[in-house]
Amino acid sequence: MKQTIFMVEDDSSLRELYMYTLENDFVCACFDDGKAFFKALESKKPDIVLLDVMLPGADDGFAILSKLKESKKTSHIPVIMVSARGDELSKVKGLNMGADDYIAKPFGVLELVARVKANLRKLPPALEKISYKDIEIINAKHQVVANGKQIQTTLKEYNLLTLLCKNAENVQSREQIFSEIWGEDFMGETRTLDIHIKELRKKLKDSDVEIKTIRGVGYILT
Amino acid sequence: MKQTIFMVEDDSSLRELYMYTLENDFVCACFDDGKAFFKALESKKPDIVLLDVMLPGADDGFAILSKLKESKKTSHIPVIMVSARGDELSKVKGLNMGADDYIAKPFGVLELVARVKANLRKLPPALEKISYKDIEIINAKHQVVANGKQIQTTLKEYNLLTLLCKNAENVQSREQIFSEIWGEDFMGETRTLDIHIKELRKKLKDSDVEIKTIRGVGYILT
DNA sequence: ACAAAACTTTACATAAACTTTACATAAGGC
DNA sequence: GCCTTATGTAAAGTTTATGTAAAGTTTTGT
Repeated sequence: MKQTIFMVEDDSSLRELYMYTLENDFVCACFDDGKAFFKALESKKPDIVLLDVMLPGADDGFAILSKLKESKKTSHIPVIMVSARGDELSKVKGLNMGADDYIAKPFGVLELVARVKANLRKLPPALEKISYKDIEIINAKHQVVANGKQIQTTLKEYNLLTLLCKNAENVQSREQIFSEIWGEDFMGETRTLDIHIKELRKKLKDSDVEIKTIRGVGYILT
Repeated sequence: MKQTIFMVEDDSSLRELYMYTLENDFVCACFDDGKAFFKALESKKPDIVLLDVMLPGADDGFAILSKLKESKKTSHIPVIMVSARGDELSKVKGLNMGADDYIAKPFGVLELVARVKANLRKLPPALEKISYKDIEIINAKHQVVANGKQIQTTLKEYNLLTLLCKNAENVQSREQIFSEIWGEDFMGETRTLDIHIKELRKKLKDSDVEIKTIRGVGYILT
C-alpha cells in the first residue's frame, strides 16, 4: 500500500520536482498554501507532510505546523520542514515546534526520498493504531479487532480496511482505492476490488460498521 | 460528470485515434496548433492536456507547455507530452519544464487511457463543501443535506444539484447542463433531464430552495 | 516440490440508475 | 380562447455498476 505525502510549497517548479521525485514511491498531493492544504486534510490524512517554511500569505510554514500539532487528529503525522540552507534559526524553531525533520534547500532528490522514507520508518508502531467505532486496527500486530473479537484478514483485506478506516465516513473512489492499494498502473476492469469488499463485509457482519457502496463513485465506511 | 481533455496534435489521423479512444470516458476537444488551443482555453479550462511535442509553426509543444505553466490560471492543469519513442531528450526537457507525464509514440490506446486517468487521479483531492440556503453538498462524503436532513441522491442527481448549487440564482441552460453532466456529444432530445429535475424537486420538497424552470432556457436554483 | 492460502479472473446474476416512450399539462403568442 | 410549444410525469424498457460463485493463477510455507 503506497503511503501518501502532502506537501505545501508555493514554488511550482519545486512542486513539480518533488512530485517527479516522489510519485514513484508515494501517492503525492501538492498545495499552494495552507488553505488548500487544510481543506484537503479534512477528507484525507497523509502519512507524512513536507512543509516549506517560507510561504506567502498569512500562513507560513510555522503557522501550519503549529495548527497541525494542535489537533489530535493530525498531531501524530510526521512533518518535514524545508527551507533555505544555513537558516539555522528556522531549523531550531521548527524542530522545537514539533517538526520531525528538516531539509535545507537546495537538496538532491535522493536526499529527499531518503529523508521521507527514514521518517516514515521512525513512526512509532504504537501510534499506528487506527480505530473507528468498534473497529480497531493494530498495525504493529497486523491485527484487526471488531466488536471485541479479533478477526482474521488477508493482506489485501487488511490494507483495504485500513484505508477505509483512516478515511472513515469519507468516500474513497474506486480509482483512489486502486491507486493506494494496487498502485497507479493497475488496470484491468475486473471484479477484484468487489471481491475483497465482499469478504470484508462478511467478516464485519457482527460489527457496528458498514461498508456502503456509493454507486458510480466508490465505497464509504460508516 | 465527465472530465474534459484538450489535445494539440497536427496529424489528423492521430487526432481521430485519440478522439475515438478517449471520447467514451471524456469530453474531448482537438486542436491543430497552439493558436486554436489557446483561443479555446479562454472560454474553457480542461482537466488535462495532451500535447504533441512536434508541431508545425512557431509554437511547438515546449512553447505551448511553457506558456501554460507561466499563467496562474492554467499552471495547475496536468499536461501529458506525446513524442516519438526513445526521444529521451524531449522527455527530460518536458518533465523539467513541468509536464506531468510523457507518452512515447506509438502507444497503445489502453496505455493512453491509463495514463490520462492516472494523471487525473493524482490531482489534489478536491474537497468542496458547496452550500446554498439550507442545502449543503459535502463532496468528501458524497452527501447532500437539506433542511438538516440527509437526502439520498443518485449520481446524476448529485451532479445536477451540484451544478445548480454552484451557480445558484443563475440560469443554467439545458445545453449547459447537458454538456457539463453528460458531455458535449449527448443528443437525443428526450425527457431525460426533466426526469432528473423532477426527482430532485421531489427530494427537495421540504427545503428552502426551489428549482424553477425558465421556459425556453433552462433551470435556476432559488 | 507439494499443499494451502491468497489473490485474480471469468462469467453470469441482480438491482439500481438511467433513458425512452407516450401522453398530460401548462405557458405564451396570436 | 385556441393553437403551438416546452415542460411535467408515470410507466416501461434498457443499460450499467456492482455482487457473487467458481475456476484459475500466483505466492507462501513446509
